[in-house]
Amino acid sequence: MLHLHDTATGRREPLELREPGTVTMYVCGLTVYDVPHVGHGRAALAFDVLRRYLEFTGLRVDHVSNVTDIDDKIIDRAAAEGRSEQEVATEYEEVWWQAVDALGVRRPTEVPHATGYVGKMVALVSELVERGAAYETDDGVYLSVDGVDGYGLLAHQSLDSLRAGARVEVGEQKRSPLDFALWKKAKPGEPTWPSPWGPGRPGWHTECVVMSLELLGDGFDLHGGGIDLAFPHHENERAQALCWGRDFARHWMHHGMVTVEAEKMSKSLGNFTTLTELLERTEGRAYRLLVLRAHYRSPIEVTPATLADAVEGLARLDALARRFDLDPSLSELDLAQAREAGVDGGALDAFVERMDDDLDTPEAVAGIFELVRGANSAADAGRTEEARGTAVSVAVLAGALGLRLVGGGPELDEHTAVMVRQRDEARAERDWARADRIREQLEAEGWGVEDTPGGTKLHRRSG
RNA sequence: GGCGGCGUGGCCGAGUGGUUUAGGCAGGGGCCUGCAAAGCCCCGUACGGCGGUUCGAUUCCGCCCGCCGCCUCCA
Repeated sequence: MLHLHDTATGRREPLELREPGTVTMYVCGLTVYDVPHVGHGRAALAFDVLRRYLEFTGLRVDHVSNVTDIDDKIIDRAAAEGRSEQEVATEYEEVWWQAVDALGVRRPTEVPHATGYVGKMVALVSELVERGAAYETDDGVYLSVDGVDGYGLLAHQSLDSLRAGARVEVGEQKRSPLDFALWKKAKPGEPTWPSPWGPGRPGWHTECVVMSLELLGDGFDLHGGGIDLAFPHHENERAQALCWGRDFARHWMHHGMVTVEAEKMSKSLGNFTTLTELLERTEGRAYRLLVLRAHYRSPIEVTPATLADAVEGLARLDALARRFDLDPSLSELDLAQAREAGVDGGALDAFVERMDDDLDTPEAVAGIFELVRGANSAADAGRTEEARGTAVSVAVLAGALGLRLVGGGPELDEHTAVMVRQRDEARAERDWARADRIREQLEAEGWGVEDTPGGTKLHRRSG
């Protein structure tokens, strides 16, 4: 059984499900006001790895991830560019899904948009006001944090120490600096929805609590996001659920941040690197491998050097797939199918043990690379059958982590195919000078060239 | 100031109270190869500093230094 580090308890906990066989998880998606950065990519990968592993072990996963399509930043951008909020949101959401696809991330089973749930949000805020948990001010409706049982659970801080660190804005009518907006009354020119408190729009924390409970129901299994969301975002979602009298998430999972040159990636720091840019230069699988080689809760460095490192590691896996001509469909097998197909049980068990231990992908990846060496060694020693079996387990396990291995030769255009033929002729005639000349030209055109018993084989060198 | 976390060999990055090593990348040597590529074998003896506990600590405890995240929007 999978154990995960739970942010609420600070300990590794078994993932006990509300309903055996099905995992219900809500992952905070993003606000679509700009192109995504590499940190968003890691977030998508972190939960994709979780989901794939759960599905690999035979569970069904209801994976809900929202898109926040109304927000200050979207409004600002729309105003600055003279277009509608919806145009801005639609444009960047599209960019996002392109990046998600390029990373090989399975799309969520459901993608609620905040603007589609405003009515339900208004209902929640009304209820919270009625219950006396929330109050109205000149600029909105706020939740009173003081009465909330266990507020600070996810921050691991007491109400007092949180209050001590809170920054207070001038002119606020909040009863406590920690109170947060459930509803924001509209300023001129902003998009609005009607409410008992006049036209306005929902607060961010209200969006997620409404959508998660609406789509997954009380006591859903897992709520996740980046560690920077634990407080105040998730804390405040939980606070609302509590005041609302609903059972909220059973488990909390948060992944670590991406840093660039040891600083958190962020626009304000100016070290912003877009995911789109990364995916233009490097294939998504390499970024996935980079992410997998660190634990999901550790910070990772994304730099040209760490990416290049991952590219080389990936090349080693692909070389194995070429050597054994591994079928791409192997990476789609789940655990039961793999056992049925006769994949080495020891390798599968070791993988499951590592992954069950808080998704220990670094160890799992290390294990896969050990299998790579094992397969190559066995093949070198002429133990063909053993080698093939080990190579197959590499493909299956890498696939379980979302890494599809690229084996079989690519489609060659006529020009390239002719060169390959000419090189094989030259080699057959032992005309090494000519063979080498052709090889150099192929390499200059971005091909990796390998001589095999079957003649010249090409593969794309990615970088 | 409060809370959480980190500091491992050239780089990335796991892990562990002591016996034989994570893994990858880069580098050196060798084998294979017409030469390469791919692959295999061998090589680095690392755990921020100072104390403490211990027969023994990189691993536990304390302090210090440095770094990161959160306490404000943020994956």
